[in-house]
Order: sequence, then C-alpha cells, then structure tokens
Amino acid sequence: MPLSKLICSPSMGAPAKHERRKDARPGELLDAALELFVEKGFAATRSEEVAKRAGVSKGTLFLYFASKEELFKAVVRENISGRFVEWNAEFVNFQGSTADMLRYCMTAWWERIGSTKASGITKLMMSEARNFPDLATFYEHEVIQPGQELIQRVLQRGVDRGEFRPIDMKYGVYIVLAPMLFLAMWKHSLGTCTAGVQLIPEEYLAVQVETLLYGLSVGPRSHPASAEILRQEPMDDLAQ
Amino acid sequence: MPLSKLICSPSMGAPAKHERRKDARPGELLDAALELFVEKGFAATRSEEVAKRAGVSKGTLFLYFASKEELFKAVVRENISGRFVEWNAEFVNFQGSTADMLRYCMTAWWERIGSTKASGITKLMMSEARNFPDLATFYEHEVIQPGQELIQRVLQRGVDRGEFRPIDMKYGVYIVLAPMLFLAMWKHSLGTCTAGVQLIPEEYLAVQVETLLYGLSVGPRSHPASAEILRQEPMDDLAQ
Amino acid sequence: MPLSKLICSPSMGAPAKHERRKDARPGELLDAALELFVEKGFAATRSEEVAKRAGVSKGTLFLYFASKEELFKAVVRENISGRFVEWNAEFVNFQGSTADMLRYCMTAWWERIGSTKASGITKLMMSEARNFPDLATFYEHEVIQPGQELIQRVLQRGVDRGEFRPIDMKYGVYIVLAPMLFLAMWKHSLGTCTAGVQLIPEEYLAVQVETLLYGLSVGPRSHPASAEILRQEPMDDLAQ
Amino acid sequence: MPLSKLICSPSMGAPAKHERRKDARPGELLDAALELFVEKGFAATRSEEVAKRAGVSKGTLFLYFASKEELFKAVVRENISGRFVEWNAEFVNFQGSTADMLRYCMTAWWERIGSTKASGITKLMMSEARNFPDLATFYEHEVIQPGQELIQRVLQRGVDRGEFRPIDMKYGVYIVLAPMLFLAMWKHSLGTCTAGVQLIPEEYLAVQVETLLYGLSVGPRSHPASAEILRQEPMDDLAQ
DNA sequence: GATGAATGAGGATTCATTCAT
DNA sequence: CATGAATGAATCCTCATTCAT
Repeated sequence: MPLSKLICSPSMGAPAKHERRKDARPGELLDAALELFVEKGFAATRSEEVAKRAGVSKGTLFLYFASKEELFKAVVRENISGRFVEWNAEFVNFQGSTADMLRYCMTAWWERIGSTKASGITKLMMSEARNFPDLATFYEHEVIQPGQELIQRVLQRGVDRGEFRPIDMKYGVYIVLAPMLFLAMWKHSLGTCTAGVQLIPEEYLAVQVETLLYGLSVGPRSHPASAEILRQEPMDDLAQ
Repeated sequence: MPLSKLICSPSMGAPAKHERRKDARPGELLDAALELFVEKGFAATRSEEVAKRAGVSKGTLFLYFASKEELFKAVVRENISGRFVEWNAEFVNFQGSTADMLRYCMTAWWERIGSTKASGITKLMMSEARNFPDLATFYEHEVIQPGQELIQRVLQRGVDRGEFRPIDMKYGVYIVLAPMLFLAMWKHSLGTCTAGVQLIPEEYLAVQVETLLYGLSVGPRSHPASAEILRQEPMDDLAQ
Repeated sequence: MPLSKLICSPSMGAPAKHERRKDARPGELLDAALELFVEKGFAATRSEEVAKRAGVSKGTLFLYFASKEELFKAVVRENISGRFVEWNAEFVNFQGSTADMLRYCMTAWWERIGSTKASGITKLMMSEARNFPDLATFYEHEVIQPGQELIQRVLQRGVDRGEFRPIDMKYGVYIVLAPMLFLAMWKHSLGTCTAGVQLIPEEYLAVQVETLLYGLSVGPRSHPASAEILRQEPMDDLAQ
Repeated sequence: MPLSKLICSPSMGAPAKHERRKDARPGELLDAALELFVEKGFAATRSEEVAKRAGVSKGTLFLYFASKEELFKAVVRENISGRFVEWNAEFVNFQGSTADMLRYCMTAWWERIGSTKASGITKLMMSEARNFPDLATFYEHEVIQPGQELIQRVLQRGVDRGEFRPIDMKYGVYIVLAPMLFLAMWKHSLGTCTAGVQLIPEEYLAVQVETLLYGLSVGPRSHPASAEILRQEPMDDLAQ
C-alpha cells in the first residue's frame, strides 16, 4: 500500500479516472467473488468473471490474491466477522421468556443472515468444506462453535428457569440449527432450480420453532416419546 | 464391490490387459463414480479417475456412459430414483398407524440412503444444482418430486384417518424433508471436518420425528402456536 | 486361405450360419469402405462404421486389412481395374466420325463411371491424393495416363483424318478431361449440399462436347482466338 | 506474411515468452491456417499446428477464433467472400465488350485466387463439404451463390446487348465455373503428385474461354449442336 | 499499479487397434 | 475364424496464471 494513497486520496478534489477507489478494489473483488462462488461453486467460477464483475481486469485480481484458492479463503474469512460478540450481548440482556428468545433467535438469524448475502457463505461452506479442510476448521471455530454455544445458552436458560424440560443439549442445538442451515442451502441450490412447492422462509422457521417449543414445554402431553429422547442422557441402544 | 479383484488381483503376476467383464463394469463404474462425486464434487471429479478407481481405462468409461453427465444420472438412478417404485409399494401396503409410518419413513431413509454412500448424492445436488441445470431438472423430476409426493401421501393419510390435525401440506412436507436433507449435507460437509458435538443421526431423526408427531397430534396442548401455523391455509400476515 | 475351405465349402449341403460367404467378406468390406470414404472422406470415416455396413464386426475388418490406410489403398486399387483394355479395343474398332467418337467418349464415361459408384473413386483420389502420395502415383499410372492416352488417340485420329484442326494435344486432352473430373467432384461434394442451380450431367456433358467440337472444327469462324491457342505449339508469351 | 518474424526471429537470442502483437496475430493465424488446411485438409489439421506455424501457442489461437470451424470461416471470408463487393463493383463499371469481360473474369480469378493459396480453399470445400454441413452451407452462401450470380450477370449482359445468343443460364454458369474449379482441384491434388503432362493454367483458361465465347457467338456456324443445347430451355429428351 | 495478451497444463471425448474368448 | 470389450494416444478446447507494456 503506497504511502501516497493514504496521504493524498481522501483530500484530493477530483480523483482521476484511474485512481478512483483504489483501496476499494479488494473489497469489490471479495463481493464479486462471494456472489459468484455462491451462484456457481468454487470450481465453476472463472477468475476472469470475478474480475469483470468487480470492474477490474484479470491481472488485477491476481495482484491482490495470489491464487483463486486464496481468493476463496479471503472471501470466507472476510464474511465471517465477529458478529457473535454483538449477538451474545443481545442475549445476555434479553428480558423476555426463553420461548421468545428462541423465536427471536430464528427471526434475527433470518433478518441478518438468512435473507442476506451472508447466507451464501453458509451454503458455500457446506458445499466446499470437503475441498478446503483448513477453511472448514476455521469456519468451525469462528462460526459453528460460537453459534452452537449461543443456542445452548439459550436452551440452558430455559431449563434453568423451569421453562423447558431438561433435555440432551446435543440434540437440542441441532434441532435449532438444522432449519437455518437447511434454509440457507435450499435457498441457494435446489430451491432456485425447482418448480416445486415454494417455501416461505419466515413461515417455515415459525412452524419449526413453535413445533420445537411445544416439544420443549413442560407439562402433560399425548406423545411422550419426544420427551423420552430429549431427556438428559442419550439412549445407549440407539447410539451408533 | 469388485469382489473378483480383491480375490485375484494381488496374487496374479501381471493383470491381463484385456479383462472382459462386461456385466460387472457398469456397476463398478457407478460405485466408483458415486464415491468420487461425493468426495470431490461433480466438476472436480475427472473421468479418468473414476475409470481408474473402477480398475478400467478412460475409454472403457465412455463405452458404458456417453458422457460424464450421463454417468451422473445413472448414479442417481441406480441409487435413488430407481427405488421409488419399491418404496411407494411399501407405503401403500403399510398396515400400522400413520405415526408409525412417519417413524418408518425416517428410519428407512436412514438405513437405505442416509447411512449409505447414496446420501452423498443429496449433498452433491444441493452443492452443484446451480451449475448443472440439466442435472438439477433431472434430480427434481426423478427424486425431489417423487419424494415430496410420497411424504405428502403419508401426511394426508394421517389427516384422512383423523390421526393428524389438518395441516398446510406445503410446510408439512418440508418439515419432514429438512432433517433428512440437513443430515445428508452435514454428514458430507462440515460434519466430517469439525471436532464439535457429534450428532448421532438415528437419535437426531427420532427426536425430530417425535417432535413433529407431537405437533401433528390432535387434542389439547399448551403451545397452540404451531397448530396455528400448521393449519390448512398459510397466514397472510406472515407471507413475504 | 485354409485348404479345408477350398475343398469343403462348395460341396457342403447346408452351410452353417457362421460360415456363409467367408470369401465374400473382403469384397463387402471394400464396397462399404468405398461408399463411406466417398461420403465422408478418409479421416472422417470410422472403421467401425465400415464394418457395420459390411455386416461384420470391427475385429473382422482388421483381420483382412492391417490398418485403415491399407483398407483405403485396397479400396482404390480394387476399383481401378484394367477397364482400359476393353475401352481401347472399343476405340480401335470404332467406325464412325471422330466427332461421334468424342461424343461416345463422354456418354460412355458417364454411363460406366460417372453415374456409378466408380465416380466416387475419382472424387476420393482428388480429395485425398495429397495425403497418400503413393496412391496418387499408382492412380496416375493406372488411370490418369491411360485415360489421357486414350483421349489423345481420339483427338489425333481426328487430326490425322482431317476432321479436326491440328491442336496442342496438351490442352485438348484436359479440355476433354476437365468436365468429367469436375462432374465427378461436384456430384460427390458441393452438389449434394447446395440448394443452388441443379446440374443435369448428361446435358452438361453434351454442351461441353459440342462446344469443344465446334472449337476443333476446321473452316472459317468468327472467333479465331481459340484456334490460335489450340494450334500445335503453345504460345511462348503466355507460358509461365 | 509475418515479415517481422523473418527479420527478427533468427537473430534474436531467446524469443520473448509474451510477445504482444495483438493486431498482427489474426492475420498470421489466418495465413498459417490457410496453408495447413490446404496441405492436410480441415479435419487432419490440428489446431496446435496452426498456432505453432503462426508462432504462437495453442491458447492464443482460441483467443482470436472461438473454434476450429470459426477459424475456417474466417479464412474463407478473408480470402474469398470478403472480396465479392470489390469484384461486383469492378464488373458494374466494366466498359468493354462482354467477351472481354468473360476473359477478364478468368484472368482475374486466376491472378487473385487460382494462382494463390486461396485456391486451396476451393479444393478444400470440394473435398470436405460432405463432412461439415455447416461449412458447406456457409461456403454455399458466401462464395458459391455470389460467384454464380456474378457470372450470370456477365452472361446476361452479353445476351441483353446482343453479343451472345440467348442461352440456358444454368449451363452457361457451370461452363464458366467448371474450368476454374477443375483447375483449383487439379492444382492441389493430382496435379502435385503426377509426373504427367503439365498444364499451364493461364493457357488452359484462355483456351476454355475462347472456346466458350465461340460457342456463345451469334451468327452462322458449322456445328449447330451446341447452339441447340445452349438455347433457353433444356431439351426434355436429354434430361435424366 | 493496472492491463490484457499470451501461455500451457489439464480435462472430456473419440476412435484405430488389440486380444481374450 | 469372428467377436466386441478394452485400451490409450490423440485432439479440441478451457482457464488459472504470468508478464511485457
């Protein structure tokens, strides 16, 4: 990064055509790459197309990223910022019932991730994790684990406050997670290609959360089985 | 599984250049293709590698399958769509309660698809559908639609026999489908790379189905919301 | 050629299915190959297709011909039999005027070669001569030279008998030859692909021969130029 | 003709890997392609060889021409069809007798096409038309039809001005065309391989055109047959 | 820094030829 | 003899990457 840019750029009156937004280049490339990787996958995305969508030439792409793989990694890392700090704070301060917390959980995820470009990262990771083990580990640490912990804290709060029955957290977490991951995948893959029944994401999530909440509720129910399975210890005879 | 190879190959001096096994070839190629497609994705799998894993030469692959896409379709047919006839028959003849049918649905799916290499196809399609519209359409017709119809028939049976409350089939189908698709994705992507909480698929599915069944059950409950949403018509105020 | 065949085949009552016409195989292959080479050229003709059209398997083709090139050479050689002996005799015995001889020349060529499959050989040689120099030489000796000599003898007869003006034989021969070669090419190439004006070969040849005969005629004419050029010695100032 | 190469290449130490000569490349590639197509035929010419002869790499060829077929079409456009505009103009402005026009026709064709590498294209199309229907159609539209129309306009001019007898244009066109096509074929096939009588193209064409002109001339002649056949309507009794 | 012309390894597919049966 | 399954060299074309300008 040449010093002159840092000094001159912001204060210059009319930026020359060629100099416009030099610092913005990498960001534009990452945006373009995210879109294309999500749309077409890593292998099928051509570097030149990324460059073109970012409004630069092929050569420029390789000026900022040593290879297509490095570009991919940068895209993922860039889009997995530490949003969890903010979210954790929100949940610590949450005042309502834990049922409402769970509902808010789903709603907030949809509004901030699911319905935005960021859901593409989820799809991308699920699709390409096998081909990028180190990225998968990175994603695991940065996203999956914090996310699971967040959900687990919510569920634990419900149990601690007597709102939920005691449950095996392992399954609880995935029951909350699965609909979100499913939705992110579906939205970016078969959901766009198929002419089948169209899913309305908000409703789908609402149904899922209410069904779950009912399963978590204390008190008498006619289907006792789920309570059995959701109890604290996994059943040995079902384990692999 | 090329049994003959396991038995003969290591002990034989030089493997014959022209080993004629016409009937066995397609199966061996399909097995090899399934493995590689799941491991590396459709685009990243080289035809020659499929051939090599099946123990034949590049040319032989194209002797049996006109192109890589046709090979993929054959893999899907062999492992999934070709079995719907049998499955449909099973469900037509099913004698027990519809709740048991749903449980059987999940169990059978796991045993026949989910726990086998065939689940990789599901992951594959979710990952690559956007790139290969032809394959996506093929999969939509051969797998998604028959699958959704099968699930819908089960749910409808429950409603018709008074076992389930009347529900909006649109969401019902996806609530059944989502855990299976999620499991297939998870197993073949992040699940293999992460050291996080290990999911036991059978239990996960059991929890999901029981939770769902409870949501579908008739009679009084403390959480009425899910009943609201699962009623016949979607709520307008939730629609996008 | 196994002795048994020579001894047994003709005298056997009912020939087994597999033995029918064993000696005919090479001939059938040559016929099939001629057709296909003419239709599609040497490079674009697949060996398997030749075999299929001859009603045998790919392997059998290579049983009789060591390679595709050898097959090609055999096709050309087979179809350039010594028909010139017969034709020379015909012309030696011809009784009419030399003008009629030339007309007969064209007519006979069309009936025996031009309109038959044999014209395909002409096309084939013109198309592939560059790729098969030894075949070209062979064709030159077996066909081109005898043909040119035959034509030259006819023209010489006309000159000797005072029917034609003395001409430069070099051009005379080609003026007779060109329309035939052109027709053979046209018929097997662009003529089959184009929707343009359709040529009726017999009429075309008739026009050509009459035009030529008029150019050869003795006596006064208004266009003396062709007489100039057709005179015994080539004009030095036009020569390359 | 890549002049720069003749001058620079031998004396330079190591040829630069990335020699940027964007404007010159297409021309060099077209020249190389023309040569090779004519030498070896369309199918037998490898793209890489074209590139090598033009002094570039395989990839560069496809930078300028989308496919081998497009390359061929470009060769045809560059060398033949692109010039019809100019030729048509020449003939519209022609001042002399129509006989001179026809003579000029032949002479100009020989100078601009026949004696140049471009004549190889004619041979090429005659040889490969059946294999490449797309190319044949292209050639038919871009070369054959304009060429026939040009010739027909010349002949019609002669008839309209009372210089030629009324003739059946169908045969008239081919009588003009055939010697040129024959010459192109001969030159690039048997003519190069045979040791037979050597044809001097200019003289051959001169003889042909004078013979033709005499056939077209008005006034009394001793051989009336050609007049018969060249009259406006084809004779039914000669038709196939 | 930015460009885009040039490169060449890589991949799908074809087909002449071989050889076990 | 005849077959046709198997082979793998050959070919068109793509695209990540390099580098002269």
